[in-house]
Amino acid sequence: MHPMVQKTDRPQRGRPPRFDEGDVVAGALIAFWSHGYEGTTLAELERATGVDRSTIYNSFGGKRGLYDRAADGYVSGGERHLFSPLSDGTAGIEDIVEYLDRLEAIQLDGAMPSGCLIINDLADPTSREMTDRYLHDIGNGLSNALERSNGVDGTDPSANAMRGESLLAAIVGVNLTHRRDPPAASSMMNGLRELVRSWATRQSPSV
Amino acid sequence: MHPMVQKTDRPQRGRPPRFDEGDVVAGALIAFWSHGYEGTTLAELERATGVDRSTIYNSFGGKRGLYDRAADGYVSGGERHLFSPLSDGTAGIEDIVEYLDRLEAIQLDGAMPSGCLIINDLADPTSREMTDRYLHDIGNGLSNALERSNGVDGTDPSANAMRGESLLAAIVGVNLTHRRDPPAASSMMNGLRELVRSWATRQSPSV
DNA sequence: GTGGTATTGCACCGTGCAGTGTAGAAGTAT
DNA sequence: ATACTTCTACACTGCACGGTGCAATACCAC
Repeated sequence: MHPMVQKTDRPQRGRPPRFDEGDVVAGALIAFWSHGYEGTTLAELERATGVDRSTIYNSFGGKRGLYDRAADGYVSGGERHLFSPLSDGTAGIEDIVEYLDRLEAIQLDGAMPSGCLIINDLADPTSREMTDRYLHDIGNGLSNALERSNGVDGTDPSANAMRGESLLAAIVGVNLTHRRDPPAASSMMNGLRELVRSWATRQSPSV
Repeated sequence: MHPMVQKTDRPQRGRPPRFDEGDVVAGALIAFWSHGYEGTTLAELERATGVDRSTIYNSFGGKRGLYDRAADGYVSGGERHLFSPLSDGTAGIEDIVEYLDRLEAIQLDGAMPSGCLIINDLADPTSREMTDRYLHDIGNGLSNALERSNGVDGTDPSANAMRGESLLAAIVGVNLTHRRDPPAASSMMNGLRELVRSWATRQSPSV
């Protein structure tokens, strides 16, 4: 159905594409990331990808197909690096701090749009499945990091659940706030980082 | 400009309105609360208010005017009760817990739409001003409650800022999650409540 | 009743949108 | 060169939306 399947095995027939597949998907990612799925018009996609809408429909499965490819790349690409402290770390609480640091670094990088592609579109019901999986992964990563920290930092194991849930809520909140009001999101992120660090000490923070 | 100014001082002239002003605004509130400003169509507003679009434009300042009136009523009505523990409370940390309880009670009340009208539309730039004021008020209320608790609960004053910012982020996250996935929001709320309660004890939760 | 005024219902307009149809351009294989 | 295949540009369709115009209506004051 989509002509792009099995493009490289046969010698080559017909007119070769003028577009670079990676460039098109990368351009679309920026657009979707900036304005969300519904908020991105075909005209904007044409501008961002340098390709006509007919090409989007003939070679990328239309607006939806292009979004899925962009989101896939987003999750399995940059987001994997972002996640690595949670998935591969061994430092417990500090893994979470590192995750927060990377999250903020992405947000402060002016070359990329605000917030997180997936969380920005949290309310969009058409991406429900992907969003569920994404949030579930973050929650799991946080839980694992909290469990790794049990005891070693003076951390209380019984508090893992409440901390994980609260953190997940706060991370969603920070992401969505960043799109609207970056300085406010920065304050939130600082508070959050401090809070997480405070979990690594057995006594109440200072008093 | 809007005919509704000064309606009751002169005896009455012309055809009397068939609609009840309060009913129209109340119906519109449900619609906007459910689908957001942009997501609510005029057709949906006609259905929810029982009034023709011409009436909406002739008597309520159009879609925007109706939204503003609905949002005003929302903030100064139900939301004031929700806020009272933060604005009028004296119990410190427990005031915050009470606020969270009320927030959850609203969310669990099936008669009302999910989440918070204002926060649901967080991303909408046309309501920027109102949203800023609203979030600012919540932040202030949380700060005040945290300051009230200084010392009396064993609470550490120097931790107020990080706790206030983290809470605000988490509350935004919970509200937006509730629209998408109520059970997940419930888990978050439970975690959050426990976390806040743990701030009232000098020692680390249990260990 | 008559005149004046505000509300109502309905048709309508322009716009912006996602998606399609098609004619021609740009290549390859023989 | 010719046939064949794929890609591209552009015009176009159908639709949903916010908003307006207008004739009909319902009420009041006199």
